[in-house]
Amino acid sequence: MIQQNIKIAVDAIVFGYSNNTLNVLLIKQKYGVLENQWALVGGFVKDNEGLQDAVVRELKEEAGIDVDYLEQLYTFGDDVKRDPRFHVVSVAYFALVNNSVFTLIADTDAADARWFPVNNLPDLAFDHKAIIDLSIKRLQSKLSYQPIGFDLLSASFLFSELENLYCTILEKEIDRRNFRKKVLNFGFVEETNKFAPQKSGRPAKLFKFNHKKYRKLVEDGFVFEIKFA
Amino acid sequence: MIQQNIKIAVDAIVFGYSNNTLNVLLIKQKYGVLENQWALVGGFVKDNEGLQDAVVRELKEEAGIDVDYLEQLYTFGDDVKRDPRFHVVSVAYFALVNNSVFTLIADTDAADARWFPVNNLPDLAFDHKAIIDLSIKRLQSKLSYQPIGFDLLSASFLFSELENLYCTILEKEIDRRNFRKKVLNFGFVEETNKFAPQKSGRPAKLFKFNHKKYRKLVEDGFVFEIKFA
DNA sequence: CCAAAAGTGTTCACGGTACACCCATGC
DNA sequence: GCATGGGTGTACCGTGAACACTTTTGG
Repeated sequence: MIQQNIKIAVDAIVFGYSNNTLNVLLIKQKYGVLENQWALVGGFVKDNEGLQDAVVRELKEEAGIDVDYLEQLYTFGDDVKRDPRFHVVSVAYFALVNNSVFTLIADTDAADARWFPVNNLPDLAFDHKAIIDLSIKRLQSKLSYQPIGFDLLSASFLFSELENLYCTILEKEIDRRNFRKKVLNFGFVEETNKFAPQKSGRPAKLFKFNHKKYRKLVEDGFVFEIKFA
Repeated sequence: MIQQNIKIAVDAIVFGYSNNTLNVLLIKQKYGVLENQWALVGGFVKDNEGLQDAVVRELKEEAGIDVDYLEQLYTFGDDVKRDPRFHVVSVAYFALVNNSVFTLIADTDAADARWFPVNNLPDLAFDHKAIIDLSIKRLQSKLSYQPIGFDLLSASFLFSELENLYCTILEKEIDRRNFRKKVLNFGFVEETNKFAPQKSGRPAKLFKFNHKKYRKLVEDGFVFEIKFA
């Protein structure tokens, strides 16, 4: 059997969107090496545990949440000193939670959990800042060719919320009329007959994302893409 | 220090293109567990060795080559029994070699190395078949939005070779006139004043990919994209 | 002169972009 | 009645798609 002194960890970059702001979930562990240091949710993989299972477990243990979208991002292991204690390779996962989960983050036995706006992050452990930067790029590019924006909103949402989400994350201005036209033309964003009262101004229709319709369209060769000038 | 009995390996999926065929590099080790079994180039990461360094080393040791393009593909570790001996997580890398390297593959001390057409693969070790399938998908999609096709050709190439490469890998028919128009419009594919004699028919101009020009265009906001009906 | 592959322009349709005014509500 | 955000249609332009004949060489 091979001798090897490398440890495998997983880390999760969890994004949440609220009040026109993109946030990342960070934790401060209550004991251990990372005491008093903000870091991504994560930890070592257990023997006989799958990678994704490990992420799901850590998310539950350290932040008490289930996420709406989870995919592997990148494996960090070119710098053998990224963890100063010993050689650790970390498989980073990219996760999204919708608005209702966003409000539910609570401290757990293991850690204090808090949302931080992506443009106002505290100092972070290890190379976690670089990992977050990469995730943001991934989020930006995915937004253009996969309908993941909906995973950051509530089950029903206002068109203006969707539009603002795209504006905020992509840091672009978008023509409201063209955006609406394009999104509704897809056919999988449907209006409900409910309205949301506004602080001021005309009440707005609530819309929802029809997952079934989306999947059917994709089977029939539809390719999601949304671009801006 | 954490107790953990998981090993980290790297695997490389190396593509080469020749005679209108996409090939993958496979090896058959001369000793060890994988004797008489075709497999991807790969092996365990050494203590204090970076992941990418490990891939580069294995490529040299087992196939005697340097590649032209290398990027991380995916980390396989959800199935804890993917290697029946013990728990192994494998970081897979996607690599391309140009036509001149293609011809140079030779057996090394460690292994017999051979190219196999992707649609005529032998039985493979572990989950290597699934890894190759994923790589092919990645190659197909990358081809559309990154100029990596050039890494599979010689430094100078015929337009028809480029065109055939796209046709073969994407399994599509392409209009020659539109393809040529589009590619030349980019501005980074330049004709040389050399000609290649054909077996039959009119001699063809050789073209080359101007890396500097491409990089400059990208800096100025150019986004590569090439699609077909 | 025939076979084989290289080289070349034009027309049409669709989708993207730009752009400004009316509507419903709360105060 | 006014401030605030919601909701809507049209005209233009550029890019992508379809499509067929001429050129150069070798045998």
